[in-house]
Order: sequence, then structure tokens, then C-alpha cells
Amino acid sequence: MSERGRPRTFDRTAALRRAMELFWAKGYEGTSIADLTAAMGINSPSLYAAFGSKEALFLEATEYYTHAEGTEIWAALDEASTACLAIENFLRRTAKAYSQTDRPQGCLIALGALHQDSSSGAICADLRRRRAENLTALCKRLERAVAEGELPANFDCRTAATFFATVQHGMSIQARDGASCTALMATVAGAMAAWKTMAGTDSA
Amino acid sequence: MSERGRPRTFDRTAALRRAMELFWAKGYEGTSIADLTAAMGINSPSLYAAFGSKEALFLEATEYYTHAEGTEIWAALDEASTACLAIENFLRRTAKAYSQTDRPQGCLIALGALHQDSSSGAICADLRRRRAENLTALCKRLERAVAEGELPANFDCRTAATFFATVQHGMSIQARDGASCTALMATVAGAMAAWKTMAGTDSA
DNA sequence: CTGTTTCTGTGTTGATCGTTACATAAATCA
DNA sequence: TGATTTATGTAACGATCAACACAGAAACAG
Repeated sequence: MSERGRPRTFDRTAALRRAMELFWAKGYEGTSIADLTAAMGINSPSLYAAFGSKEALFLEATEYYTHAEGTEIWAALDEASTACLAIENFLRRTAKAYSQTDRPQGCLIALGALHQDSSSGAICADLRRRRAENLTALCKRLERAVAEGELPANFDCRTAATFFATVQHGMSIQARDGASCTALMATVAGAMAAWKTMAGTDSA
Repeated sequence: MSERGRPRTFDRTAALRRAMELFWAKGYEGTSIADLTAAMGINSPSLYAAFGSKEALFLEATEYYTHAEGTEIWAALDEASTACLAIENFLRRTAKAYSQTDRPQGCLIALGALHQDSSSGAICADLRRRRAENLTALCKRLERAVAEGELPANFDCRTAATFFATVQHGMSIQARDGASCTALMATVAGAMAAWKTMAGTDSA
């Protein structure tokens, strides 16, 4: 039913991936339509016909990013049997992924649009929402550990989740500064050193 | 000797501070010359005569920021008698400063220009250099603690400094997401929980 | 006073921004 | 076949970008 008219001559998903990589590397404001059309191999009318606008393309690109690049990291939370291992693997996968040299360093969700502009208000809000979702995912994993008895009942899940999420955000900037996987692992070691204290009986 | 010619009718330092606040709030790319001239209360020829270019103005603004906004935070490293207190006060002052509502949230050095653009290559390099200097300052304080016997001789200063610097960077993003001082203190608590483990005898 | 120097306001430069008319090409439907 | 529908390429839209030419204004030295 949707085969009417002249068919599209480019791979929409492949073009979306190229756009994602460009937004990832240069940010929302730093990426122009000319940059996008060049990387996607299409002309601007095709871009607008397929994706609507630069803003809509960015939103779709971040959605694609979440499913294509983020899953391996966040799946660590559910795979490990204990919350301690879950957090550690989560951060170790973050360190590995953020320092890969065959793709932009750091996280698109964290770095994509940090400065609230008049034109990118919806962009900022969307990324902020995704960051909040990530915080919630960390919090839920910790609450599960409390329910399972791994962590004491008075464990402050929200505080700990905020801490680990913030560490991950910092790792994006660290990675942008050219930090190697080994250097990022130093941060992971520091974060897990905090775990030992937080999960212990001497925590407030 | 420099009183020749028509005198400047605006306060150069006050204009520089306005420019700093604008770059701080909107980032380098997100701030236009029109934004700057409006906030500084001058016309573009006056801006170029006094500061050279947008890039030179940003570099001078970050230098001003480092001396005007950053000193109170980094002075904590030298004021405290122990490294433990020094790091904690450093992070607590960071939490307070980053969440102030009468100025932009987070840090200009951390958030000013994260995406390496063709036009902002020098900007990125300058901010990166300042972040590296901050890391060195943290490292030196820890090395001093080792020399003074507060920390064991095998303490990994570089790893710990990297960890605390990364936490501070993450706090910038957290602050941009609207986190209160209390919320940022949760991250500080997590970071100091790491201290207890790192400085203990059970560290590797 | 005249001449020199430096700043200020108006206006504009060419380039680039995101977006879109318009005509043409390639597919399906009747 | 002809009519309809959708995509493509060329070209351009008004707006904004960073930066500057130019002339007039305000200080100095002589």
C-alpha cells in the first residue's frame, strides 16, 4: 500500500546512522545540514522529505543511538547476578565503549546538546529526559539489590545511582579529552572503591 | 603614554565579564556576535577593536573565568591540612558553585566547547589544556599527602586524581540538568566514600 | 588653531545557516 | 496507455553568521 510513487534511492536506515555519527561527533549545533547531506550522500530535499527537519532528524538519531549503541552498556545491569558486579560491568563497558577510536568518543546523550538554545530547546529536553531515564535504570537495579538482601534496607539507592550516573557523565568528557580505555578504567576503579564503603555496614 | 586618541566609553572589564557569562551559559558555538554586543552594550566594531575576534574574546573570557570564578574552588586544595579534607571541601565548593541560580550552572571550562569543530579547534585545545591543569593540581595535592605520610607510599595519585576530576566534570552535566546543591552533594558523598577505600590499607 | 590618534555608530560584506519552490524522473493505479 | 503519487536534483529563499569599511567624534600633541 505504501509502494506508490517513485521509490527512495538511498537506504534510510544507513543514512540515519550516518547522521547519528555526525551528531555524535559534532553535537547538534555543530552539525549543519550541509554536513549531514554530504555524509548521508543525499540532497537536502531528500533529507527533509525523509526526516522532516534537522530537529526531527536529531531526535530520531538519538533514538537510533539508544538502541544501537547503548544496549550493550545498559544490559550489564540485568546480566550480573549482584548489583556490585552489575555496576562494575556497567562502568567497564562504558569505559571500553567511550574510548573506541573507530567512532566518536563519549556519549551522544551526554554531550549532544548541553547548552539550552532558543532553537534547541526540544533537543535539550529530550536528552535530559533520556539522562533521567538512565538514572532511573541505575536506581531500579540498586533497589532490586535491596529487595534481594544484597544491600541493607537503609541503603540510599537514589544517592548511589546519582553518583554512578554522574561518574559516567564525567567519563564522556574524559573520553573527549582523548583518555584511553585504561585511563577510563582508573575512574571505574575509583567509583567501585566507593561501592565498598557505601555497601558496607559503616554507611550512614 | 597610552592616553592618546578618543577614550573608550565602556568598561572593558565589565564587558568582558558579560561576555564570559554569555559564553558560560550558551557555549562558544551557541553564542553569536549579536548576542555578545547586545549583552556587552557595545557595537561589533568596538568589540573587535577591544578584543580582536570572537575566538580571542572567548580565550580572554576563560582566562577571566579561571581567576574570577574558579579560585574559591581550587583554593580548597591548599587551605585544608589533610588531603582528605582538601578533596572533600574542593568537591563541596564545586557542588555549591555549580548549583548557584544567579549564574550559569556547571563549569565553563568543562562545558564551553566539547565538540571539536573546524573553527573552534583552538578553543577546544585551550579548554582541554585547562582541564589537564586542573587534573595536575589535584594530583599534586595527593602527592603532597603521600610525601607528608598521610597517604601510603604506594598510593596511586594519578588514578585518584583522574577519578575526582572526572566526578567534577560529571557534576557540570548534573548541574546543567537542574540538580540542586543537595543533589550534587550526593555525588560528593559517593566520591568521598571512594576515598575511604582508596586511602585504606586494603587498597591494591 | 592644525594634525594625529583612537574610539564609536551606521551600514554592509561574502559566506553559511535551515528550509523550500519548482521542474523532472520513476514508480503504481486505473 | 494516461493519471497519480512520490522522490530527486537544481536552485534559491530570507535570515543570520563573523568580520569589516567608512566617516564622524573625541581625546591628545604641537
